[in-house]
Amino acid sequence: MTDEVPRRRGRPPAGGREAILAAALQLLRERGIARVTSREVAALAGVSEASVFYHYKDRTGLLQAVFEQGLEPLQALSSGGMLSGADLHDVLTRFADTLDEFLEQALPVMSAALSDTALRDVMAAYMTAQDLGPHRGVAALGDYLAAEQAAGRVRAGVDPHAAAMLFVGACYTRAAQRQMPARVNELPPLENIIRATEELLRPGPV
Amino acid sequence: MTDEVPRRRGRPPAGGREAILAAALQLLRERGIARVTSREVAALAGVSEASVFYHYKDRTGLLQAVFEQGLEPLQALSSGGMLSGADLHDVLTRFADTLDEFLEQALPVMSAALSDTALRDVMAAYMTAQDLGPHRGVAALGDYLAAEQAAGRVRAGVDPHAAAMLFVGACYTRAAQRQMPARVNELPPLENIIRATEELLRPGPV
DNA sequence: GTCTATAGGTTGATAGAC
DNA sequence: GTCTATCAACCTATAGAC
Repeated sequence: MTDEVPRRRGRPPAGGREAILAAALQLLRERGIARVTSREVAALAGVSEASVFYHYKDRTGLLQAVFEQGLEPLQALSSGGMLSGADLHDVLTRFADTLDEFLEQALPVMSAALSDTALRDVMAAYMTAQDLGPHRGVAALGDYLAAEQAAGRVRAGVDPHAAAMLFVGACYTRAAQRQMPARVNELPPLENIIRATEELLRPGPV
Repeated sequence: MTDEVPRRRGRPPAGGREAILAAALQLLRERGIARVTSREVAALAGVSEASVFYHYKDRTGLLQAVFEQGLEPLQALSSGGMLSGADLHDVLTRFADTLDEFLEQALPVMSAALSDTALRDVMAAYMTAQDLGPHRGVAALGDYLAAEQAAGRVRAGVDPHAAAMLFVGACYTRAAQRQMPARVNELPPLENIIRATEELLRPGPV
């Protein structure tokens, strides 16, 4: 242990890389990708612009890291931990809540990549490599519904993965619309969607 | 009638405004909003940069016009012309096709507005003023399903607008995923979704 | 790893002639 | 309405000292 060296002030030098990434992600979500500039990122992170390029090489490198970090919570989704229990209403509610939470974080990141074809290609490559996308949620819920169908708790004769797609699609669309806050555009409340899905999947009197 | 004055070459001077708008929309769809710069727009439209600002005042003004033009085909959707007939399968197919076509055009425009909060506000105001959004499609299909339900051709006890939301959501999500071409991410084919929806809505044996 | 300073390029926007 | 010419602002990226 040496004497305490007076730090320059503020953030410890070691956290630079993480601070830059966090700042970039925050800027992207709060103000849009057009505002994710080296200047604003550096200012928010409390470092110099040169640090940004030192750690991430160039703007594309930084945004690639932002994409990976911003999409990381998807792992929680594909684990499918919330898909247990025999009460369809509960399962759908938990699933929708988890999906909502994820999309709230991930949708701004995903749509940001569409602002430039070069960025879109970067993100598409990452999603392909990691096998990410809405199909993960559809597959997870679809598998659950298929099992329930086999157990006789879900109406027979219905493609469980297509049914899952309907439910995931509704959640996705609601989340997407929240990104564009035109308050007039009101969609049916989540509760009605869950109830309708339940009702549609309930085994009929045979 | 005076003598024929030799035109400078190429496009007639009168079409400048429209050419600029068309070029901007094309650039936005093909390369992303980050490439919709005054320079590239002017070059593609075959006019000078100054013309862009003369006609649309500033970049925001141009993009506002692009948004309005890019979302205009929504009118076809809300008219609900494709929602007639008693064969649910046909109606769903026609509806999905129309929605797909619209989203193919409109989604790149809508997501572009998310790249910057200032632009997002401009588009949100326009969508609010014109009452645009996914809720239009949901309302149109929901009303149709409600009528079919009253006629006994759709299962009773199901919220028709919530059911419409499920179907519209699936179409929307498929279209959104097409924007991010990660080929691995495969969702159930449209036909399966239509069939499942049909099956779910079919009146059960009571 | 972090900084200051700066190069070099692109962009939005205006002035003024035609 | 359209052009050429020009600018100030901004942005990415690098060099070199510490």
